[in-house]
Amino acid sequence: MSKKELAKTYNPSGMEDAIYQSWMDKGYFHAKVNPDKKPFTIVMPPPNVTGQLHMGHALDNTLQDILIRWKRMQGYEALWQPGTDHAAIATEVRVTNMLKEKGIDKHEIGREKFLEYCWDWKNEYGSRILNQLKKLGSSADWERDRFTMDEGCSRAVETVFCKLYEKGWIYKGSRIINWCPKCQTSLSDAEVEHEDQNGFFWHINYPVVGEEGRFVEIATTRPETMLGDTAVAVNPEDERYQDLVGKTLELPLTGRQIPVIADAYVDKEFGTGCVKITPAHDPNDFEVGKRHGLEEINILNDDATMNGLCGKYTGMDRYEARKAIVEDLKELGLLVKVVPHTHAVGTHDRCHTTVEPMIKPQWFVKMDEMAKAALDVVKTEDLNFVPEHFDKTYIHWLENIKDWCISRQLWWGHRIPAYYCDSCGEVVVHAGGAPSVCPKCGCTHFTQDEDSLDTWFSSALWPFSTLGWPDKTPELEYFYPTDVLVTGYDIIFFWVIRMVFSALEQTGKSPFKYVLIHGLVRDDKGRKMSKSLGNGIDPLEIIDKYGADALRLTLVTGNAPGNDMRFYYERVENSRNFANKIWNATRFILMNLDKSDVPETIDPDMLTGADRWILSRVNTLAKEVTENMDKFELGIAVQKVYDFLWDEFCDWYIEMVKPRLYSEEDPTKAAALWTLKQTLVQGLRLLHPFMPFITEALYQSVNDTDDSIMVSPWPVYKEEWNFASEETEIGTIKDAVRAIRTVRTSMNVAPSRKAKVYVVSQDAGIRKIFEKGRLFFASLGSASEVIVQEDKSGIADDAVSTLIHNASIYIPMEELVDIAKEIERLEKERAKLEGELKRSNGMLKNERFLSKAPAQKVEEEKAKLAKYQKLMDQVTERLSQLRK
RNA sequence: GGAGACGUAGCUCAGCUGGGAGAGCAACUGCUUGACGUGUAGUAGGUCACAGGUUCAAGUCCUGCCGUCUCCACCA
Repeated sequence: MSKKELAKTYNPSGMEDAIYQSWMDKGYFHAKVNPDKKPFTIVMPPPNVTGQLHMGHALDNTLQDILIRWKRMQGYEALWQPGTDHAAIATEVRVTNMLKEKGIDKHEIGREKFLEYCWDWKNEYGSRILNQLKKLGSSADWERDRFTMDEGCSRAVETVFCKLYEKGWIYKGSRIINWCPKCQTSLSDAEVEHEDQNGFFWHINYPVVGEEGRFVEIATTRPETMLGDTAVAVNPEDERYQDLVGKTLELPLTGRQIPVIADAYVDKEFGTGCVKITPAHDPNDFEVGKRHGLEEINILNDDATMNGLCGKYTGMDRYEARKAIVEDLKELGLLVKVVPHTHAVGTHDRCHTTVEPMIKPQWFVKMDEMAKAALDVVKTEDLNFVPEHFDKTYIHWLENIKDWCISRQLWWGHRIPAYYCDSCGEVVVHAGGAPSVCPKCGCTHFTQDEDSLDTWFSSALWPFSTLGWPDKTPELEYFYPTDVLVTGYDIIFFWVIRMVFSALEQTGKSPFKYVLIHGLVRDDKGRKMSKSLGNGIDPLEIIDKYGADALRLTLVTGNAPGNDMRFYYERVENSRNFANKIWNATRFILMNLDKSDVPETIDPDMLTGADRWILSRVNTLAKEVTENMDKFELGIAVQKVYDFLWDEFCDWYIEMVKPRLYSEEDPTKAAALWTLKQTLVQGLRLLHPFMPFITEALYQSVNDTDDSIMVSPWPVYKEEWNFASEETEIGTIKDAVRAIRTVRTSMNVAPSRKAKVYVVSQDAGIRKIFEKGRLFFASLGSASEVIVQEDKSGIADDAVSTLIHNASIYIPMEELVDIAKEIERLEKERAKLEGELKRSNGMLKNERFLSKAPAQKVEEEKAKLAKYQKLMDQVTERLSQLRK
């Protein structure tokens, strides 16, 4: 008797947590340096500490867990390195809001106190998302859990910062950057999204000094910035304005005078061909200003209100000021016209506030050299994208990369390790706290830079900082570089690229060999799941209702790398149904195992054709699944396991074997039981990476053991279990069974009624196969009697109903219930055959086909033609009989 | 403006290196046979967007075209 009993229906709730706990207890997730094994490493994209599990995480981590579990079973020392990200701005905003609700102002309590609240927040919510990942079945090495702001990662950050600074690749400079007026911090280019917005083109006249009544007409989408204009530019080749260059204009509303300059940046064709230049508030104008030595006049406060230089507009919000300025220009008669115009506006990707270009002293990473190195690894294939075409996105971004603005005016994050000498102002970049003495003046008092680092600066180091870098730890030596990175295409720019160039620079190696890109999980209408739409589906609810296995299967089936997918409840139900199916198959096998003993090993001679067939199939399956896993085609891999278990194993093999199991004296009963168990176990192993919980439960039940499937060996293709002839044989028999079923339905033979079946063929080989298949016809085709006969005439003499494999399968006349229906069916068959004959004949008359196609193909076609011809004769004959 | 992806059964999508058009769901017709109705047997439904080309042979490769979507981009 089996110790492990299975419930009548599959019910994942409760079961999954217990199984997960047992894995944890046994320490199976923990990977150690092991010289006897090859390492396989994946670093988990660290979720935000304050985050909540969403479908994107569920998909991302399911894929990773599949790969890790698979490699672990293959005998690799598989490390899945987990951890969380401090998520600088996201967390800071949440903590700030939380404090605001309590009536606490961030700036009143100050930096240190604020950081205490942040850490409290992190400690309270930091493990929440990790626990949610556990519900999913993630087999990450939790003992190695890391945090981007823990001691080791912070040390890595400071080390990298110092090294790059010494190299001159990190510098501080006053440059134009993206400023979020709401979050009050600088942003990198990657954090700015461009949205098309409907706006206007305001055409404004600037009077030419000294020439009464002459104006230069400029066009702008942002009139308020004119207060910061320091020139008007025209194209040097523009004939219209040749004489203007060098002249002076009066800037309306300010009384300032600004020059007209010539710069090739101006497009003659666009607008009026005259561009107002505002170096302090536009990246292009900034460049123009640099070229012409123009003054940079900042007219905005950090919150995007007009600053003290704006006269009567001081204190107004930028949009209020815009209105007021347009009104005033209109009154002065300087507003020429207003034209509707849509243009791209930069917004902050987190809060969607319109970003304001501003000149601010910020820290930058020089990108040219490191970008070059990152481009090379793709070319040398040390780094490969799956699917491949994503390398184009990667290359394009790197080829157009600008220096990376890494400083943020935030408190939560790694504070920039730059110190300013209190007496002489010397900048000292120093890891591990303030330097002791100023190298310039000997002073011992320093003030640290107030800014912190872009959150991606630390996550860029994740693949090696988590393994102990900058120390040369055994883990780093053994597990690094990692094998695969699994992530969505939406963070190639933010994260993947930055990891690659950081790793190349610091470790000299690409951080991973493959980047497996997946798409977005969308709702059933194809929309992005988002908080604002409220169309998000909570993975935890799905797990509660259908189980983690069902969720995982849903996420991975039919999902090709890089493609988005839609989430349907129907698909989850189907996954759950599959779980129930294999649950019950196992239950059925267990019931039979309970009744009799199964030998540990089997005498190969005792195996029947059906046994050898299914064993061969599961053997081949192992090969196919492995091949697809190797190519990261996880969707195809799991589809194959699914089809095998449901269709071949459950619907065919188990049904084939039932008569043997129910018989007391069948000598092959033990072989059947052995094969059932053997095949099931192999199938469960192949399924385990995808559906870890249920496979574990079933594996332990059928083996009556506490040993875990997750550390059992991955099935390997073995030539001695390849039975090609049985595969063809059973294939033929399956076709015959289907044929009988079809005949029965079309003849309206009641399912309860056993029918007499004739198999007639000229082919002795086929007759032999059908002799062997007798039993299956009886049980699977509800045949009362099966008669296999030699077909001497070439045409069956009775009700020819279906024709397959050079044989006629029929149920005699007396079983016929509806002759009209039979005629109708045969007419259809005849039409089909006519088509086939036409096609086959055509091909065989095609000289080019005959001369150029492989000989084997031609032979096959000839055989087909002969077969069709013969079948046609039979159908015709039969029809004429029936019509009588 | 540049780049990429997609367009296959009513719906959602597979189809890898060219040779048989597929799955799930939905629909229709049956089935209380001793694992499972979260099941089972069967049926119907497609000019593989369109037009050319390469090839003995194209959903599969090439070109063009129509449509959908995404990403990147400083046109004031």
